[in-house]
Amino acid sequence: MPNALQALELENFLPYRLSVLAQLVSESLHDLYAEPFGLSVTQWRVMAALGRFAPLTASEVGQRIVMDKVAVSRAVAGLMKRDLIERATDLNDRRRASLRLSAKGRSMHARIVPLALGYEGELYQALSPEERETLNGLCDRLFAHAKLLRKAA
Amino acid sequence: MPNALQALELENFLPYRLSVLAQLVSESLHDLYAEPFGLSVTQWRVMAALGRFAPLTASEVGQRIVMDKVAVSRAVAGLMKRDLIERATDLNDRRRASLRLSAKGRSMHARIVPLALGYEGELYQALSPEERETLNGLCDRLFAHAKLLRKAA
DNA sequence: GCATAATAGTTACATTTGAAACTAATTCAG
DNA sequence: CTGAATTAGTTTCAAATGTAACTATTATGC
Repeated sequence: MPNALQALELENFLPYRLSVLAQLVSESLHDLYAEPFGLSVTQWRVMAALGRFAPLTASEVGQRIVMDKVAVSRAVAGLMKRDLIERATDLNDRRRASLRLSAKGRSMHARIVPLALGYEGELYQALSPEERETLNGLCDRLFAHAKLLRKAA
Repeated sequence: MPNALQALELENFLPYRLSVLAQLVSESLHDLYAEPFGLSVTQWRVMAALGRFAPLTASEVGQRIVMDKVAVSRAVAGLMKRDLIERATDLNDRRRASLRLSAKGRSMHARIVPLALGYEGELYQALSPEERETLNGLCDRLFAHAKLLRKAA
C-alpha cells in the first residue's frame, strides 16, 4: 500500500482525539473538587493513591500515578501544609518516608470519592455495560503497546 | 443499587486512564517532531489545522483544535517569527486576520505528516481494523456525552 | 573500612500555561 | 450619528511545570 498521498485529518487523528477527550474529562472532573476542596489535579491524585494503597513512599506514589518525583514532592508539600497527609521517616532507611492520609485527609477523601465516581457513572451513561468493558480493554492494549513503542524508539 | 461502600480504584478510574493514555501517546508523538523541527505541541497543532483548513482566522483555529485564544495567539506568534505561517489582515474587518502556511511551513508540514501518520499506524497495530473503528466510535460518543455533562453542570 | 556510585527527595531556575486586563475594531441601541 | 456593548487578538502577571543541580543517606567495589 503506497503512502504517496497522505493527508492528516487532525479531527480523525487518534493521538489528537485521545488528547482532547482526556482533557475535557479531566477538566470536568477537576471542576467538581477544585473549588470546594482547593486541590490541584496532582494533589488529588496523590490523595487518591494514598487512600487506596497507603502507606506509600513518595516514589511509590509516583509509580502508581505516573507522575515524576518533583511533581509528587510538590503535591506532598502542599498536602502536608494543610495537614491532609502524614509523613513518617523510615527508620531503616532515613532517605525514605512513608506517607498516609491524616484523619482530616481521610475525611476529605471520603467526600470526594463519591463525586468522582458519580461523574464517572454519568460519563459511562454514554455506553452500554458491554461497551464499557470493550473500551477499557482497548485502552489497556493501546497503552501497553504505546509503552512498547516508546521504549523501542 | 446502594452506593454505601464506594472505593475509588484509581487504576480503573476512567478519567484517570484516559489521561494517562493520552499523555503517553502525546509525548511519544511529540518526541518525533520536537527535536528535529523545534515545534511545541500547540504550534504543531496550529500548523496541522492550517495545513488542512487554511485560510483560518486565529479564533477559527482555536475552535478546530479546542485551544483557547491565548494559546493560539502565542503559537501563531512563534510560527510567524520563524516564517512558517503568513498572516493577512481582513480588509472588511480589520480585527481579523486570516492565517495560512507559508511555503516553508508547507514544506515542514509535509515532512511531519508522514511521521505523525506513521506513529498512528504503529499505535493502531495494537488493534484490529474492526477494533479501531469501535474505539473511535466509543470515543466519539464519550466526547459528545462529556460535553453535554459539562454544559449541564 | 573507605572512596565511589546510586537512591530518595528537595530546591532553584527557566519555560509554559492560565486568568484577567487591555487595545483596537466593529456592531448595536436609541 | 453617538455612546455602550461585542468581538478579535495581545499583553501582563501569577501559578504550574520541567530540567538540572543539590542534599542527605545508603549501597557497592576494592
